[in-house]
Amino acid sequence: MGLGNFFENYLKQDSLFVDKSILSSSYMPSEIVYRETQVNAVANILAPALRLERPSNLFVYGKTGTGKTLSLKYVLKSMEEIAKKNDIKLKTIYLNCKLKRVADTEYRLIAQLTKEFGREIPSTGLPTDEVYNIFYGVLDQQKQLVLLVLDEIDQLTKKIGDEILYNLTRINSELKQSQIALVGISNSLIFAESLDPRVKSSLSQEELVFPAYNALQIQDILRRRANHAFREGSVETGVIEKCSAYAAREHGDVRRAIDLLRVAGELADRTNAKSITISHLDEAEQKVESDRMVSAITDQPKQYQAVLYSILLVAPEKKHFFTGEIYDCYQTICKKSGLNILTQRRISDILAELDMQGIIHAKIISKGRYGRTREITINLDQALTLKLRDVAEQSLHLTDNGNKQTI
DNA sequence: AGGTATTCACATGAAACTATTCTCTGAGTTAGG
DNA sequence: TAACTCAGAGAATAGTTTCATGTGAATACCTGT
Repeated sequence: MGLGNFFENYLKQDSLFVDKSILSSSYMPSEIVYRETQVNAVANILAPALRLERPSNLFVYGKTGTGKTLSLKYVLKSMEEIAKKNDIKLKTIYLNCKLKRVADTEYRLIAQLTKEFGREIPSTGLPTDEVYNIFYGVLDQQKQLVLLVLDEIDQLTKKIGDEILYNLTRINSELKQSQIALVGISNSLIFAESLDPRVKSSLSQEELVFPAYNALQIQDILRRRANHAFREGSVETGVIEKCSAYAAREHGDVRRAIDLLRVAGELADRTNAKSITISHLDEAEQKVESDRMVSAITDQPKQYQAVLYSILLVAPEKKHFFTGEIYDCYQTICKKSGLNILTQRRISDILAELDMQGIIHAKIISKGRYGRTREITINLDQALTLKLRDVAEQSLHLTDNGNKQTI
């Protein structure tokens, strides 16, 4: 009665999925629908690169899940293929600036870029301008054209300012043989406004906005993917419709819709169902929502978790509560878990940030004679609250062991 | 009754402090010539 | 000898505290009727 049997069964069991990777976020479809105009525009702008002429720098905006990254990667891929076939010295680099420890400081970004050209740079020990010099060196070794795509560029400038972008846009004048063109991708529509005007004008020589998909488009995209990902007839009618309606409501984010569909499929699979039903979808929606909250909590720093935990403790008792109550609760929690207690001033800021992140709702009200404070609410059902409380508890008690501070 | 003053319970700002992370320099090490 | 590596010093940064000031309306306190 070993595990062998279980695995045997597992293998024999026919899954609803034919190819699950089609529903993963890194999947590259063979054609991109509803983004033809954008893809063409990008291709048009970047095409001169194939003649080794420097294309204009490009700036791409659009909310999450509107196909920016996918379209850009698609264009890059086909350009690379052409370049390879015709022996054109074209180098494309795609970098996601959000990746921690890879491209989130100036030094690391340049080091990473240099690495793309096959030259390692020590992770520390060199002055930044030295790193720049090395980078210029490898870049200029041969005549080539470089397309540099910086995804989530807003994250980069948020962290380290726009100086680095200024440097990058100026690289061309330093180079003798090579040329470099920049493509910036940003989720935030107002991002460019916050840039230094010089950077802005040189970076956004061309701009392109990716609008959100509407419900019908999401539906079609989902259907195309589902057709290839699942066995025929394993998705009941109405599921795709509901799934896309849900995503359209949440600002047209296709990625979320695809995720949702995949989770629904997994749930159906697990219960050996013959097809995916609406109820699987509902269940998936709950699970996704719950997972989102769970990771929202676990991704927070410890102090934030402590604050959230206090909120979760107080939450079931009343509909809304105030900063002071949370702070009292927070203090006892800190004592229990060995965390050092931050001042109320800081907690006030933390609460404001949690509000920004959409994890809690807080609005400032005046209770007249009885002061002025944040009125905090969270709308979670009982089960989820308890679960989240558990999660936070786990996460906080872990600090108990590993915490070196003694009080 | 109507008007103004007070007061609460924090919010919000600015400056100062601190611990951590980055950047840089120079010494030491290695490898190639 | 040039190139590389590394440790440690100093600079930059993020997170936090301290001090100071601001806020909106319920309530307390007047004031003249």
